Amino acid sequence: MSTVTEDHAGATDGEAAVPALHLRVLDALGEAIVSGELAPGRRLTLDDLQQQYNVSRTLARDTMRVLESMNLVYSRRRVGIVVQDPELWNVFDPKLVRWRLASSRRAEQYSSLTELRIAVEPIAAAGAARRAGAAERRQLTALAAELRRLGEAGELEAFLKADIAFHSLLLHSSGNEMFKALDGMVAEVLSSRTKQGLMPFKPRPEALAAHEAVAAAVAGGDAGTAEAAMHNILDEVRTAMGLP
Amino acid sequence: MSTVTEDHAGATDGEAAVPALHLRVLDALGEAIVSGELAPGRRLTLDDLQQQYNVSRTLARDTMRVLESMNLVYSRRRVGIVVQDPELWNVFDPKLVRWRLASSRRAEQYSSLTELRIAVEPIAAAGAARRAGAAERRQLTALAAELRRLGEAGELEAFLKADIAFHSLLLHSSGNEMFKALDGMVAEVLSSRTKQGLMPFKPRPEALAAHEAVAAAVAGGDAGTAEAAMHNILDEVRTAMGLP
DNA sequence: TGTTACAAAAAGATGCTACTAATGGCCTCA
DNA sequence: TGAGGCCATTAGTAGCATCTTTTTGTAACA
Repeated sequence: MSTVTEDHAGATDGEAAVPALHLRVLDALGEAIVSGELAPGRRLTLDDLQQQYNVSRTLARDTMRVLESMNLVYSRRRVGIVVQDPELWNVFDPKLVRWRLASSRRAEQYSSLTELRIAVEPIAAAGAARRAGAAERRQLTALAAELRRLGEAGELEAFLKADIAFHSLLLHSSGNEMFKALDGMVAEVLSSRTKQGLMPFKPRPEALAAHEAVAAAVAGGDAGTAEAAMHNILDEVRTAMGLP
Repeated sequence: MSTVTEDHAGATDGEAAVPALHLRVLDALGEAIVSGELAPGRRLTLDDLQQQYNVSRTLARDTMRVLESMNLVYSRRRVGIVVQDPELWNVFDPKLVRWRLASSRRAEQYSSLTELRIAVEPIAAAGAARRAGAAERRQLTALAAELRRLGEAGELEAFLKADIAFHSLLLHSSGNEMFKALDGMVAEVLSSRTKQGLMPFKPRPEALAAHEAVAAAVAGGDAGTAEAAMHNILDEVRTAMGLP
């Protein structure tokens, strides 16, 4: 019965705990669908899943149910499990985003996410200017200052971390729980931008100034200015990514 | 064993097909969590679910897995199933949105969704101006004209339908699959606005003109104008909803 | 007496197998 | 062309073995 014993199971700190079997099957199937390996309309049966991943019917069912709840597949009697048209997928599900970022269609997913950022972040900045708490306003200002320090020092790694913290805090301060839920995706986009070398070696001074402007406007409760300043940040992102 | 036989099972047209059992359990549990009836931190066991909803262990598990994939709960050995903090919920999952709209926190969900519309739709309009197909551009213009006709005639019901079609088509023409996925939510917000009587008896002429302006700008491929015109539409929505 | 250390027990999810019931697609036949 | 029947395949039930983590009990120790 295989009794996995995943080799690297020696993680002393319980850190890299082996993910539960059903999650591994879920990821494998999700990635297969998202990558197009299992094309829309493709029909599977639970038996197929059992054999393909060598798991019990229970796990095959579990996986199928989760995939169904994400609208990646639907399941009907006598037919089996059918891969849905991508139009119907719950593309906001973080798992799906992760799979798409791991697939060959990575670039598409990135540009969608970037466009989403361009839409959401200015409004989130305006919301933060109206609704952020005192501590959040202070922290945002501090982060903007740190961004300048790290940026001028050329410490890209630390800069990225602070940048993620800045944008994430802003989304969280917006008071809109749907915006908050986008923090992981923004972090993903930001770190990929650095990793892919799309980031200048030193952040442009305009970008640093724009972050400070956002922080100042939020701190001062000036929603319009915060929105405009965030727009400036994203304009730079847009051009850096070659979007129109 | 209750053998439900849902009374109204006589739906000749197969129209009101009784939803599958696991979906009913899922909805019931989801609503209980979202409404706060099952508060964050609350611990359940599969046995509890089996008894509470009188279903087998398999169904209890299925439901739990789906809820877990939405981050509404997590499940750990020896602990049970624990309701997650709302901060961690996948608030973009349409099921969750539906449950929240059905709960007493409806108003909160509406204002979040409206703010999301305010963020996304102008950028979607700009995207449509750049990327829409010829047929979509034509259809959008036609819908704007129909909106004027229906609006001036005071046919609110038909107006709502056309309005939903307009905004939905725009999102679909944007070429961003994440924007497309928001069509259901926009439809929900629009129809609720009409149902709640938040809509003027006759749409304001400015609104009609703004829709025409969006359609014209998209048809003409003028992204900036499309974005600005969509902004005008949403400014009206914003004030109608009493948002800042 | 109070505190740490370790072993045993228990609770509850994880995962498996094996079954019955229902249903919808497809084929046959009139 | 429509009705009826077959059967593949999910929907749903039942029960069991296993594995993990928490709790608890007990002993050693300060």
